[in-house]
Amino acid sequence: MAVDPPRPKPPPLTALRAFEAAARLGKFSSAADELAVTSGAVSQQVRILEDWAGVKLFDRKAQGVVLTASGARILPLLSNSFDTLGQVTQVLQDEAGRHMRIAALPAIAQLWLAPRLPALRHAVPGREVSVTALEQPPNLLREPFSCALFLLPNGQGLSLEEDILLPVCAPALARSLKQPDDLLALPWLIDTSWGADWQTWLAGVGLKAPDRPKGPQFSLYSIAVQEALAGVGVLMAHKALVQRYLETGELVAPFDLPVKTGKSLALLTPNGLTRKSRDQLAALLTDTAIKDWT
Amino acid sequence: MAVDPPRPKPPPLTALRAFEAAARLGKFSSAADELAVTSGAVSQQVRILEDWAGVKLFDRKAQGVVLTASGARILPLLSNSFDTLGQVTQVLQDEAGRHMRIAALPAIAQLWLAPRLPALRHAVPGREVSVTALEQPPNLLREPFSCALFLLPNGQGLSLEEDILLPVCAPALARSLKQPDDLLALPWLIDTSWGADWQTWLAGVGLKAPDRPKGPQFSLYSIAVQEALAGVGVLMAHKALVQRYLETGELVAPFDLPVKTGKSLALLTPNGLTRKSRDQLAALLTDTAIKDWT
DNA sequence: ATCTACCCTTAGAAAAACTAAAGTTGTCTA
DNA sequence: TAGACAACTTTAGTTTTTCTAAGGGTAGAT
Repeated sequence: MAVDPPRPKPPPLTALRAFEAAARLGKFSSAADELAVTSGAVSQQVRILEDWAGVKLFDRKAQGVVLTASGARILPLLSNSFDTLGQVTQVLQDEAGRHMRIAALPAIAQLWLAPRLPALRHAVPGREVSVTALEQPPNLLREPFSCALFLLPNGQGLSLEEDILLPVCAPALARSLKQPDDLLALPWLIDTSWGADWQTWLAGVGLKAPDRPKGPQFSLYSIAVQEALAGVGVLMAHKALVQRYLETGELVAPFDLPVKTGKSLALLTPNGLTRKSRDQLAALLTDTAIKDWT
Repeated sequence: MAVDPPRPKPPPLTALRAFEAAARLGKFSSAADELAVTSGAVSQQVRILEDWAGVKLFDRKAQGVVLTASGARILPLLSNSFDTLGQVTQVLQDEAGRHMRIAALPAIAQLWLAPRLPALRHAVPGREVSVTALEQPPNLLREPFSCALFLLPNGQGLSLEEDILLPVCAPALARSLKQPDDLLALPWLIDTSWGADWQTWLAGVGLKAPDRPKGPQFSLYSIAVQEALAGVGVLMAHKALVQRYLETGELVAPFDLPVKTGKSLALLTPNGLTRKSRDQLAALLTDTAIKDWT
């Protein structure tokens, strides 16, 4: 009998993380997204964990995977564990105190946040401010962001500005518009991920929507804004995002018919942050007060 | 501004594990032991974590390392997290249900457990029983052992047998011994990690210890036992470990002067185990009852 | 009948982790 | 006051792990 024998191998941590994500999200592909790897990698990691444990954790079906009983049993423990690990990350970020990481919807990052960055940088001297554009709000329990800016249903997060839809266009184009119906005849600038905006607005002002929206489509809202500036067509604007063009007159709203969407441009912050510093941060972003922030 | 930008890297899990062990144990070298790697590896991992976080976690002194305030702040969270991860391991082991892993002191493994293994294997058919010899009891919250057998101060774990010291030797040698004093003249068989046994016993029976123990030293207790069987000298026996040789008469105790050490051969089990199955396991090992065990 | 949205597998490439050995630095010892 | 010691660090090179890319398979949807 060996005296310094092989000890049982510790659990493969990466595999646990991959499994946790896959189990929580229900799909290997979503987990792969979250972890920023390919789905093949997730598939392998899950298999590694299964081999290590000697237990099947997922049943593979052609249309997806479903957790086995064993898998379901360990998921809560694992999630708990990785949440706590996320806390560690938060604390460390805080200790380091050098970075201020902001996550935001691409459109918000470019149209709303970018103009405010100089003031923000000025308000937190010595801290590097970085912006990450994401389609979905990150899990702030897990990921080391200082805050996140997204368009969320009212009540979620701290509302900074209500989301209001309003058709806008270049001043030259506006001169041809006499009544709201005239909008139907112009090209619509449509953002693919906000395709329902026109319908929402038309319904809100009581106009009948044509069967199909017509006009150029853009996967980036800010490109649609550029096109609107160039006079290509009418953009269904989220007011908060085009405010500054309305102020400079580069864009105009031919009709004063705002429609609320029930959402807001909202600020999300990690749990660890005090209410006070969250409010400070909000004030900073909305320009109502600019002073030092920790 | 990139749309699918570099997200902040997730924390390096291996580095977190290394740091947790180092911080908990206070030494890189101990952490290295626990993780079964070299201390250089721990040193590197800690540095990786520090670089990732941008925070110093240890102050390096020539005589060792001390946690910084930042390090101390994250340690509880981390320990918590890895404890939970340990639970996961336990559950998975349990689900797999194929292994019964026993950790034991080498001497206990060889002298006490080995003879009981056939009965144990018979009692848990279909489960593979494996034995790992360790100098120190493992952390059962973390490591996937089903149970552990160590010599522990009374009160720790479930006591199976009290630890009793008693000098023993081969029958031939015993014939030359008339009184306890005669022991001082014979070669002593000494286990290096239990070097104090002779002193403990001599003090217990009221004899004066010679300045220095004399006799061959062994790093493995079981080798000392072999030598005793061969008649090389007198062994200070832990009664539980040589019981069977006393029963067969291969070894004899020339004087009936047992001395209690205040320790016991004790059974440690993971927290998750019910009291009932722990007692069953204990019964199984002490031969008082052998039935199926889960 | 073809798409599409899943997941799997494999080979090879890239990255991470580890070891071994030599180096550094205070402390303790003779 | 030199030497031994017990820590940790560093570095080069090796081993192991993890990832990607590309090709496949299956069932449900169009």
